[in-house]
Amino acid sequence: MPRVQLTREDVLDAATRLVVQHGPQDLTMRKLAAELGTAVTSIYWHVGNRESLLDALVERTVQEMGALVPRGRTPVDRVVSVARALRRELRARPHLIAMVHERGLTERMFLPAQQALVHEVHAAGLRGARAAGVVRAVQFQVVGHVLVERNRERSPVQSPAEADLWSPDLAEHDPALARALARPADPERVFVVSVRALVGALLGAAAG
Amino acid sequence: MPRVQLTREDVLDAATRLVVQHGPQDLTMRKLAAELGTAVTSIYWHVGNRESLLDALVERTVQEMGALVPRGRTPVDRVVSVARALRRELRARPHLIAMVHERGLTERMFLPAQQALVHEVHAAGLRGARAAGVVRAVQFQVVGHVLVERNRERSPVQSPAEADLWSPDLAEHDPALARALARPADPERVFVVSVRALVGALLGAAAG
DNA sequence: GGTTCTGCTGTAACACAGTTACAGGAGGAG
DNA sequence: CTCCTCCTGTAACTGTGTTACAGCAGAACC
Repeated sequence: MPRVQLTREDVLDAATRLVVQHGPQDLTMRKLAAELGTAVTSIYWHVGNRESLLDALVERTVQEMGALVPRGRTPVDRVVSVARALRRELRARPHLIAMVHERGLTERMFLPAQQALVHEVHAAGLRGARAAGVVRAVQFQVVGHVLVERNRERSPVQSPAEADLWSPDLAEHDPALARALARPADPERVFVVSVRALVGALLGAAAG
Repeated sequence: MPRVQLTREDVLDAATRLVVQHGPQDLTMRKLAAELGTAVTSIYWHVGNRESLLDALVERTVQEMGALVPRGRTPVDRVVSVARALRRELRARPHLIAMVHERGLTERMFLPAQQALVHEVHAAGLRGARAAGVVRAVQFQVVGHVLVERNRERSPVQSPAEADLWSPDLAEHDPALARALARPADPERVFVVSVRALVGALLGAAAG
């Protein structure tokens, strides 16, 4: 049989496949070797060890998060568009994103977005430390929101459900509020509202 | 020798100690048994298995996050005080918080804070779905910020550092901005600024 | 051609993980 | 004294990451 060379890329591809499907805890060196039709030691020769392998996957993910094209007329619109694009990318690879988070690289993954933010804040007329503060605030909010959202998606039974906590006391005072909190949140909506409010406040405060 | 009864609480205490010191990956059933001077099977008898044990630790952590006393005069001040208190609690147990996050229970851990938020938003005169929206927005922001901050703390070398990305292009246009972004962010400051801006915008928009 | 050297693969083992079948011991209930 | 329930310990099973070591293929060199 023709000796097919196994490359580092092959290993990473197969590992990515396994992780994307069932999460990193399901990626074992032996399974990976079986998937590739080779022996465990070959894996080790190519990627060092399991930890390096996962690091490489994370690195890849971070790289892929590169190109971002802001759209919209006003700075606020453009910031929101960047944020929404990120959100879409992240939702496509939840396991990998969790790994990025576990390695403390979430921030780095968002650096391209940070550059876009700097551009927009600058365009809005902010300068110096004040501009930096706004960039940081927005970045924290966007990154944070994505983390929260991912958390919510994985959240199990939600017991006690949010609803249970409001019914007794609040339902009489403000049934509409109770009902609204009982409904599952629409993350996209919360997201857009928050970003708009924050950016509007911080940019507006400088302009006015 | 006097037969000292091992209780489930003892097991949880010892496990908490190990996790707080070196993280969950360092908590093995045998180490835990050794720590307690007992056999592995006793651990299993008391807590079922490793996963249940970790679940119990997380559960405990969530419970301990209970009592929160808002301070301040204005609703904004009171919301900020709650958020800061949470932040302090979380920073004391990073490993446990990470475990809460991994289990998707971060939101549930923040439910007491959510109740406080509802109270303040109500006090500010907001009602119904609109109030719910504000609560959600603030909650997402606070939770998200804490996750980001924890992420930053664990972040390794930060290569490429944020500074490297700004120096070439931006340093000439706006050196103050470049310098500000090169400095490490003060999370507390970013936090307070953001919460104030967001809450101010959302509550003010309703009042005005 | 023969030899050697590099790059890669496979065999078989190691230590350690979670887990459990099974055999008890301690101490109260009858 | 016996039984029964709660709890503990011994020793094993499987599966994990990892590696020492022996090889194979093919290029390079003499």
